[in-house]
Amino acid sequence: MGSFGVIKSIRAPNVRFGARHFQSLRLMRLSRYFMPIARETPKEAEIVSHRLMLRTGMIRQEAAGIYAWLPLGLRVLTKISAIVREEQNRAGAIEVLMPTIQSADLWRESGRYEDYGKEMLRIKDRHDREMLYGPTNEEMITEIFRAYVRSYKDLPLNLYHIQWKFRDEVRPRFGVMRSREFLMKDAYSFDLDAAGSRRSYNKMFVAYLRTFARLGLTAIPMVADTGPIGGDLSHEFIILASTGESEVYCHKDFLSFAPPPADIAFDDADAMQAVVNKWTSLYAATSEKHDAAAFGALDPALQVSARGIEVGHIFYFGTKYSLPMKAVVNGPDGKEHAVHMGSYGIGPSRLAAALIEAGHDEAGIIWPDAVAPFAVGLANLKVGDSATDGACARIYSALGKAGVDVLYDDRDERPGAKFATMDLIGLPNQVIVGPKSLGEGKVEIKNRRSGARELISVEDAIVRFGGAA
RNA sequence: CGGGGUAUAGCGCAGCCCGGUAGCGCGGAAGUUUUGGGUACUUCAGGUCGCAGGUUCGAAUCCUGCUGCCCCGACCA
Repeated sequence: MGSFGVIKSIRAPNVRFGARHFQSLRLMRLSRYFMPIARETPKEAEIVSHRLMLRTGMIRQEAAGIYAWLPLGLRVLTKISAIVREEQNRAGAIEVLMPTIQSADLWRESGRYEDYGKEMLRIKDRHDREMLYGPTNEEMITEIFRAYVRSYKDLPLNLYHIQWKFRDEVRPRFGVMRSREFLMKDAYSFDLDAAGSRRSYNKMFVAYLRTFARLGLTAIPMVADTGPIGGDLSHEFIILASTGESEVYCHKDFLSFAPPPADIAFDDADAMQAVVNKWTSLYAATSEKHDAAAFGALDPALQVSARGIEVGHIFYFGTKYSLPMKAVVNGPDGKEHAVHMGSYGIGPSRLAAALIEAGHDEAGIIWPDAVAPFAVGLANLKVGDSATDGACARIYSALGKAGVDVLYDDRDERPGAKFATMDLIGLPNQVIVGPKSLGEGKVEIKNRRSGARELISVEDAIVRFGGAA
């Protein structure tokens, strides 16, 4: 009872000072959270990321290829999106938000309403007008652009949004890895000519390298088919994972390339080109573009043949939309020019699954620090014991004040259940507070990825994870 | 869109062949026990047996139709 009061005293100030919203993003007591963990593996899940996302209560399937994101999953999705957003902004792209529902007329302008086929979900509104749930937004962004931009002086321009899309896949599968509804970041660049568009393309190329590196992933750009959108310059960014969906081939040196630094000059076209040149200088191809002879010419020790997951795709497609949709600007020559465009996609919802494919073991998920739903899992092995309750309260409060995301397992559960839960949900760091070690003034900290454990004092643990002693 | 499965408690499954009014494990609630790697036991709650027809005295079970979901392939961020 007394210990319960200690815990409550942490929450009380949050409410009193109106900081509950902020605090609740940082701190969560498991006994008050909504994290429906399943002990058994759901039968429909085939691949490991899907299984773990269902088991940890990150997502719930509502229909084939359509998922609700539950709190734990939403935290990951939000963190992924935040990193994507930061790197888009850094590269000079500007955020907008376009609707999910679009008018069929817009798509008739580009000719794609007829071409797109059954993957497009077509809807009629109450006035019998033809609408659709957007599978992508080239038409709409072109419409927005042409409504306002008249001069080459307003170029280059790159607008992006992060929005839900729908593609009525014949056979959705692998959970959010290949769902019908999915969250997508799409950037669209506008330039006066092909050379300008190439510069915009390069910036996104560099931004993507940074984005995936920050997510803890090694993503390799590979020459790609241009697909239904068309165009002649395109790269897929592929991460290597043993459970990947397709076969990929690349030069081993890619695995040790350093990503571009945060302070790289995005306005320096030469610097951008140099990065792109470096990352396209070695062999890398998906199975569709694979050249067995060229690959075979490499030193066998440098040949990497692996499974890969596509997590990003960038295209240059020139005037494919600007011509039919009349997105033109006046150039310095006084004449009208159809703008050259490119589009650049990253799927945060797919990335959540891809990150699990790339980071898990028998016990569960292993999140990279950057997107872990919480940075620290705090396990009280004996709830109700005044010593462990007090130590946990101290750690919980100190880390919360320091802005560290902490999930506090204050449930009245067996230690074994708490260890299993912590390992399953994959928080990078665990602080284990039990009567045994606390008797010597210590708590155990465990690194989820390495499995390394250490016995240190409560104050040292606080400092270790970013709090002030 | 072809091919193959499957649908019974929140989850995983048995029962169906051979019709007689539903069961097991996990999870949930209450309790005893245990207290550093999903503890053991007791009790309890929880089910329109996917939907609609049909056969039958009687259907989870047999027949017909429909739908959802999953897997393989083709397709795809």
